[in-house]
Amino acid sequence: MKGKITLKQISKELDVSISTVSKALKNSTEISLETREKVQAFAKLYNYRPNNIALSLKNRKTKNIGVIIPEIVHHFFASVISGIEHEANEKGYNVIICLSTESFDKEVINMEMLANGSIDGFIISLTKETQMLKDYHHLQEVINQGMPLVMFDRIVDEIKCDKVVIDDKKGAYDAVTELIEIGCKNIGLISTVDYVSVGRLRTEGFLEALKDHNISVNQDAIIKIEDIENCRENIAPLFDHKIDGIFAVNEIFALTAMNIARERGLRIPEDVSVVGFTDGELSKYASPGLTTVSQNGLLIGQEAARMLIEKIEDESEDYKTKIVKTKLIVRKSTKSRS
Amino acid sequence: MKGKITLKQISKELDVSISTVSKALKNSTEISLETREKVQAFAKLYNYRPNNIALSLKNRKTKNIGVIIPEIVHHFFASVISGIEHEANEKGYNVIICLSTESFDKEVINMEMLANGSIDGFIISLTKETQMLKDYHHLQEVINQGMPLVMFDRIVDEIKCDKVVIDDKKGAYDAVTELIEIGCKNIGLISTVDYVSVGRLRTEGFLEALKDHNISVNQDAIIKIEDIENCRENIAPLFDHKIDGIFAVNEIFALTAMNIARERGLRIPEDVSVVGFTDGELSKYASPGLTTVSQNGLLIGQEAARMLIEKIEDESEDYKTKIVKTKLIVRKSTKSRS
DNA sequence: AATTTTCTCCCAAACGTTTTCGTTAACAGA
DNA sequence: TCTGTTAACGAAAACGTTTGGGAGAAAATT
Repeated sequence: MKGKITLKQISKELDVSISTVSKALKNSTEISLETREKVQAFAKLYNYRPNNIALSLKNRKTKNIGVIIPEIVHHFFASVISGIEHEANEKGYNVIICLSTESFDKEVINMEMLANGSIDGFIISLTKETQMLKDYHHLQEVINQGMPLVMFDRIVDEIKCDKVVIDDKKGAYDAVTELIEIGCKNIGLISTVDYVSVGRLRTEGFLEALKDHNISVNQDAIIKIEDIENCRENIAPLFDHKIDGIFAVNEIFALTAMNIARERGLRIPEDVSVVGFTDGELSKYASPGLTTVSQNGLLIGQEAARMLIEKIEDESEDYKTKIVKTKLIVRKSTKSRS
Repeated sequence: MKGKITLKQISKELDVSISTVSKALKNSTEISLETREKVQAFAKLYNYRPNNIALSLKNRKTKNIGVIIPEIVHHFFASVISGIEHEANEKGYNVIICLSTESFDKEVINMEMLANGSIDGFIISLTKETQMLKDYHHLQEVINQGMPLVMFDRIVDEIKCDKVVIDDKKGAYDAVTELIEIGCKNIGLISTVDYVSVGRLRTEGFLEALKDHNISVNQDAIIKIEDIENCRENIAPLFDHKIDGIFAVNEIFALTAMNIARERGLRIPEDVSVVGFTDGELSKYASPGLTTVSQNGLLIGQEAARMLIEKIEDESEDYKTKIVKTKLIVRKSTKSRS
């Protein structure tokens, strides 16, 4: 019993036309009850299922959505995928995933591959390189082709499309405000380079929080890191200043800072309070647990998928930007409020 | 400029037949140079790309591979996906991901969806439920249909197909041997319930290591956990016994144990040495760093994709099982060798 | 001049569906 | 007997490709 059975084979076997088989399977009253039952029984016996590719070609709908992300071994992106997949699955869509591995070229190539009929719409988070180069022609192209596109997290204002983001600035502002309110006077920042949109926004939130509380900024206590792999060396100098609080824009920076601090004999949170960003596994299982700004990846993914599918099915023309709320999750890496 | 341009449109525009356009674009010498150049220029101008769906239908090859995993917010699975994606991408394949979320029914439904022509082959890791129910009809069905299938990690002997696994038993054996050799006398085990294949195998490795070193087994120091969410309550009783070593079958169990130990005033590794399984982010950034058995997810994914694509393209009939080596990564959660 | 070869090019089938529009035959009404 | 209606089914087009087999005309051979 090799290969799937087709309408044609059934029609030949039962000595009726292909169209009769198709209609019979749809239980059309156009076909006599007798024939219908015969066809349906046969189809069931051979476990007939319509071929998706043929359907896609006919309907010009693939029921696939394409997702392009820089990386997947990454708690945030993985949870976004999870959210996308759940929403998509519920609506009868499949998810095709391409990894750009932070390379502009791969991002472009992947988009072009998928844009040639494989999918009905895109969900994408840009690579750092794309954000640096500011080259968005590939995005504009698919939009021009009439293919819906939703961007999340690493977005870009120049492109008009649906977007899902968290309020990075406010998340950072809240985190830093917490540090200030528990009594920190010298707060360090560990961020990414500025062309990464989320890094820039979180830095802005950091600065604004300090300003609003009349705390002057110590430029030496602001570290911007390009390469996450050897962030240790970049972070270490921070402890040459006498700081009592650290805001890091991701979990790894935060934990690395905590580890260095401990090695230098500083206690957490008594001597230094630390707040991170992204509530992943690391924050939860670190010791002490890391106080962190939670960005609900699952929800972001769900929203993105929902917006995309709506665009695919309704073709409406207005572009929305959905802002998913962040929440400060207080654990033991920050002093408790007195 | 909406929608993609087709051969038909080009042919109409240039007043030649569709087949002439197709052949001209393939630079067939059958077509006069003049016509070829005209067609190619036009195609380039309008950025013509063949429609993947039409190609799939024609060639009866989708160049898609389907991956079904229980969960994606999970370091190991995410890295397997990453490995699959890289290998697939290199060979010109796309990856369609479905999450079974540990549900047998979703696994079956997803397989049926994809099996109807959407993909050329499967890579799958079974849900716990499937392993418990021992119902593999959906797997056998796709195999009978002639669709290649590769299983990884959570596999099953009853199904004949290509497989990629790590040597769970040996990994566990090595880990426990390390504990014994650094002087642990009372070693506890934190495992999963037995129907999960990897949990069972790692438990076997644990037992065998003890036996080979003539250490008797204390059944009370063996904990089998069903639900990872509230593993804390299950693990806590372990410390009612005087243990000096712990082998946990995953990172979370290990870290949870470490946290509980610390709360009870036990020092790590001085009082208790802990070894985990899976070298994820948690192990790396925990403090102290967790000694762990590394299972190279990336490599597993690559191997699985490689085997699958070979089956897709060569249709050979022999089934192999590839065993990817584990490696014990020693960090600070275990005493150093004296 | 008649035949064959060569060069261009095009038709049509095929992949597996769905759906519109016939077509045929039986039967009723006039 | 003729027209109209209805039930049951089938042919064909369409989605966008690729490709084997022609076809027509010019060039070359006999």
